[in-house]
Amino acid sequence: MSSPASTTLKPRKKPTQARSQATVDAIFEATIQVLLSDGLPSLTTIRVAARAGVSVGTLYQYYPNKQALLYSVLERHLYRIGETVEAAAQSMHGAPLAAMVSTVVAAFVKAKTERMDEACALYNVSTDLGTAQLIHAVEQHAGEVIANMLMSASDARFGNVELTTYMFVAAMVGPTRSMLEGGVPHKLLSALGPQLESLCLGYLMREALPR
Amino acid sequence: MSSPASTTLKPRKKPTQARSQATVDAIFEATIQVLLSDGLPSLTTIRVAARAGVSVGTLYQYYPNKQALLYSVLERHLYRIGETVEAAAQSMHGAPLAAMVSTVVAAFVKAKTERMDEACALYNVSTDLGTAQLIHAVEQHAGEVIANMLMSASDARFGNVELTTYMFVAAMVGPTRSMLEGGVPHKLLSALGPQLESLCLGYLMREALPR
Amino acid sequence: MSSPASTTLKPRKKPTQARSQATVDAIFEATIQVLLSDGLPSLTTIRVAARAGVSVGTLYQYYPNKQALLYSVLERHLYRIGETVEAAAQSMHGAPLAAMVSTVVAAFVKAKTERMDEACALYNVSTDLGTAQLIHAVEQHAGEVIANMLMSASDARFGNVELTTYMFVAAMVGPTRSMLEGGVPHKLLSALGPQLESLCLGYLMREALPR
Amino acid sequence: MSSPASTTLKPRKKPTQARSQATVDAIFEATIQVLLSDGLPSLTTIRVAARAGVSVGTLYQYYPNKQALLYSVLERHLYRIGETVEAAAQSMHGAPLAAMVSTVVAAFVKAKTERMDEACALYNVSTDLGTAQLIHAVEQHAGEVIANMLMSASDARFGNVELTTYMFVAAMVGPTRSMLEGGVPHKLLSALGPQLESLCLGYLMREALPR
DNA sequence: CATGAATGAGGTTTCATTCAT
DNA sequence: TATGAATGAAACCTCATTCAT
Repeated sequence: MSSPASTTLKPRKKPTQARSQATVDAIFEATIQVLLSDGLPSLTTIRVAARAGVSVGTLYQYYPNKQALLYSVLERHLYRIGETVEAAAQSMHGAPLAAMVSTVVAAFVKAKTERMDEACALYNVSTDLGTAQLIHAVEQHAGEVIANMLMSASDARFGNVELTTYMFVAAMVGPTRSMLEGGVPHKLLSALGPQLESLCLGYLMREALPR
Repeated sequence: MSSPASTTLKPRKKPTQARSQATVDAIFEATIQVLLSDGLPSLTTIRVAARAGVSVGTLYQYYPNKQALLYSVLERHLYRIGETVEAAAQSMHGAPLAAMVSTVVAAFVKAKTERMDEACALYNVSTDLGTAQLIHAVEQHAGEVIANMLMSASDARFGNVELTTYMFVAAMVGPTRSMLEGGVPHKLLSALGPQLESLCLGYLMREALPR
Repeated sequence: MSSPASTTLKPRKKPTQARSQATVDAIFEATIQVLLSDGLPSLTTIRVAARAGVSVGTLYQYYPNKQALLYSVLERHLYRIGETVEAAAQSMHGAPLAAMVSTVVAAFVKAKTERMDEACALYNVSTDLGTAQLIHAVEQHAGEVIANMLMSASDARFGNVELTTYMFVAAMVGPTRSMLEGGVPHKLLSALGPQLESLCLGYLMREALPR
Repeated sequence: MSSPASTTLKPRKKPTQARSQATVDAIFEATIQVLLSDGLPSLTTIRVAARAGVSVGTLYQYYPNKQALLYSVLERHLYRIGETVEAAAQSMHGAPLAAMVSTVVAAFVKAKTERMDEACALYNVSTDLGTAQLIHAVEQHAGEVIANMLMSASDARFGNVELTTYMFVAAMVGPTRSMLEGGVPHKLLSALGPQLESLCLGYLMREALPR
């Protein structure tokens, strides 16, 4: 995809009617299914439409182009994860560091594994620049919320909150991606939560200054 | 995913003449350049050949198909990183944990940032199964070497070396990927080394049992 | 020979709309025209599509590949000839040998010369195995019908009906092919019917045992 | 058809040296082998050269293009068959009809089955016009010899020798081709000679006028 | 609004042929 | 002369997108 600045990536219309919403959902589901069963290179608009039980024409009523479709699907996924993590972070305002890490990591892992297929399917969609910005935006936002949380820790202070937050998030995201992409050895998957907690907490405690 | 097992991914001929070797190198370099400047979706065999200053036909004398070309480029990159890290790990046999982490992380970061363009360009090439296997194989091998190193630590023992190694590697690879893919804010990049060391060491010390 | 069993030779969709049927017919006709005017080696999908007044894409909506297109055209031709000959053979059940030969040969020659262009165009399409099987199947079926006819002759019996039938059919098909392929001297063409009759009858009478 | 008048179909040089002759023979053999094992569509100049144990460049020293190579191979095959049949025909000058047929048919069948692989491989090479002319020329020449023979029959006269000869030849060639192309049921193959004799003799006796 | 037939640019790949070594 | 690397025109085929019905 060239990703020209001209073509819009936003959905064409906000579906207000019930039937429309059902169609959009069907297309959404179909996209993920095709992604999972056939892979990104084999994801064609016709195939998605067929799996959704509609015609290509209909698909193009809701998305101006294929990019927009993928963008939209990725967006929804990232927002869901982001919201979950942000909610967890906000709920731990003022708590001790260990509790923060425990709760946030748990929320992240739960969100990712609950929608594991979605997550797997979407990892390789980052192909384009528009998408890179999207990811950046979501991380940015979640980053702010988490930074606020860290700054409010009852038992720790941080010298460079921005940097520390970045690493904290990366420490959650990175290994999770490795596991999901790498066809998860399964016995490792169940260990992901505690391990991630240990990883993040170990790091944060090293970086923490006494309050 | 598709990925037919039939289509070979191995290069077509070992170039014997001097001219051939130059051609192969040019194609190799061109692939990375195109990947960097145009991205994977815009990487076409014609474009690569043009950038290399040869014709498509020539490209196909050395690689049976586009996949094989990408596979080959990725393979070389992964091997280089893998070798570097493994060498570092072997050199620290019997050392204390902190020294191990410091050395291995430094080696990894150095290798990745030295070939930063290559690394960036190749992250999104994992499109298909053949590639997934390759990554797995390299990780497998490096994992064994690192596990051996960890088991030899003079000041620590680990309950589940396999799992710990996996997380250790993921903790290095994941955040690095995030940074390189995310267009690196640069001031963060210089912090990567120490941060990664802190992340890994914090984790490993939590997991370590007294010896 | 190559001929992978995987690639389907069957048309892609049964056209339901009126427009579609017209398109399919146009492609069909175009194939024969191109075959006639340019020959098999110059028959490209683009050329066929252009002659049919459609785009390549359209052609590929109905045929999964070039082979399938040729297969389809050949199939229709063979079926037509086959049906004609079989009908003639069945109508002569129980008749005397000379009448049988006269009728069947006449039917065959009529069918071939009526669609002479098609016949000429298609002789050299037997390039691959899928096609060979098709030809075999048609010959097989027609052979059975003809064998039945011969066995019912009122004035003759045959020792080895299978062999005799084979030769009978080959005696019709072979010289006809020679003539059509050889750019027919025209004055010979009009003689084909009687000559073929003489050839076949001469043979069958020699092979016949008294009843 | 393609066959541009400009490109010569004649071999480039008459090889006079022994080594050259060996090379030409090797290329010749290789062409037939490739034709048999891979089929015409997969016959490439490189493959032929490789099978012959030489380089493409060498192949092009002896044949100006691929057409010329195929032409040459077909030519040699046809000449061999032609010579055999003509010799047989000439040897039967003045003999009775039955003896003529018996001898000529036997010679033809022997020649074809002795070089059966060659024959099979070459049937589908008639693709081009230049080739059609070649076939015509050979048939023409053999036809004259056979016509002369028929006219000299001690026990028969023919009203239209030209036509009769044409049918006689076609009656030999056609069924033989059918058998060889059709993957020969083998038990039929051994019957080919007598059957062909019966076919031709039956025809010729019907066409013969008393002398 | 929905459909799906049609489009055609563009991608991958092959292979006859040339020519510097 | 022999070699085989290089060429590039041209083939096959796909698929995002449009638009008449």
